[in-house]
Amino acid sequence: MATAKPTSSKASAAGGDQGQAANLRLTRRDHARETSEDYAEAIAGLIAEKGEARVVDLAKRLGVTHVTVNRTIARMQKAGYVSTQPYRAIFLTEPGRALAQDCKSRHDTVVAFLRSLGISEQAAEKDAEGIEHHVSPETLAAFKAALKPAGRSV
Amino acid sequence: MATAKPTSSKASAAGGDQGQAANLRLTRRDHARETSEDYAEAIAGLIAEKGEARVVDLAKRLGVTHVTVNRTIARMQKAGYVSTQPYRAIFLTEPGRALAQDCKSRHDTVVAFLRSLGISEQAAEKDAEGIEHHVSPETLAAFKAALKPAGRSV
DNA sequence: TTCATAATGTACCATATGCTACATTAGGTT
DNA sequence: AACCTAATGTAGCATATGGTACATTATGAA
Ligand SMILES: [Mn+2]
Ligand SMILES: [Mn+2]
Ligand SMILES: [Mn+2]
Ligand SMILES: [Mn+2]
Repeated sequence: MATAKPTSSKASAAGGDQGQAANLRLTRRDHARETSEDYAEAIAGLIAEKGEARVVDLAKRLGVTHVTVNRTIARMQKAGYVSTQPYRAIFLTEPGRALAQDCKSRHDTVVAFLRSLGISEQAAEKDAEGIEHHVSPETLAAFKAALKPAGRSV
Repeated sequence: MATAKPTSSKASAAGGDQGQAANLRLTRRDHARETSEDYAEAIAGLIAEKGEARVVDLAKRLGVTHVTVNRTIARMQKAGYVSTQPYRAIFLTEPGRALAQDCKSRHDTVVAFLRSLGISEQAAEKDAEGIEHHVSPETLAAFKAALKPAGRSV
């Protein structure tokens, strides 16, 4: 009876486990990008603020040890997001810059949106740090749309 | 010059790296709970729907293999969230039930809030799967508040 | 130029989370 | 009762991410 089920109309409602499993898979994929996104954003920020991004500064900003930064940077270099040489500063490649910009844009939008709901700056910044990696283009657009008419009441 | 900086007034704005590092640490802590939360919610759902939660059903719903489910359940049992015996079904302990309820409540609120912004059911369910683990009590309250007066226009 | 120190790198360890392949068990069928 | 199959468990592998301890390098001060 539960064998050959015809493609149901409401995928996520009737699909049951399939839809839920797909969503969780996508969320896990988002998490896989999360580290690179936060690092790229931090590197871009350091370059903008101090002229260059050093391992120590990244470690301070990211709240991890320099060892963790080192290994992650190695992964990101292999992935083509950064370029660096032993004992030198860390640079973003073109894809890396794009990742950083995209992530910062999302970050700022999420923060602005939460703030517009009356959420405190502390909570908004903290929650955004996680939420920013889970907003689809559709949701991001909705956040931006909700922000536009923010000066007046409907 | 950047050595002995007096405690700045606006912690997150002037605190610079310290605040950012703290936020990222909190987000990593959220991620550590994420797996248990999703599992607890899935177990509660299966018990409600089918009377019991079996490893195979969890694997299907979570989109992973039964091996991964097994190991995670072992961790959750050690943590006191579930109780199970070899070849038997999986039960939620009292803390496990609380975790499941709390998570489902958050999940539903996030989905409802996103839907209220005009986001599609598919996108709302998908994004909520990630966002649900990153909403502070303050943000959750704001979402609920924004939902209450949803029937009429302001 | 030498040297002290901070920055960087490396070796090794731990946990969480995925997987495939194979072993074992439970439960219904014959 | 014997057996087949699905469910469950286990061994072993991989990657990502976090750490401590120690080695090496770069750099400014003396
Ligand atoms: Mn982040
Ligand atoms: Mn960010
Ligand atoms: Mn989730
Ligand atoms: Mn997340």
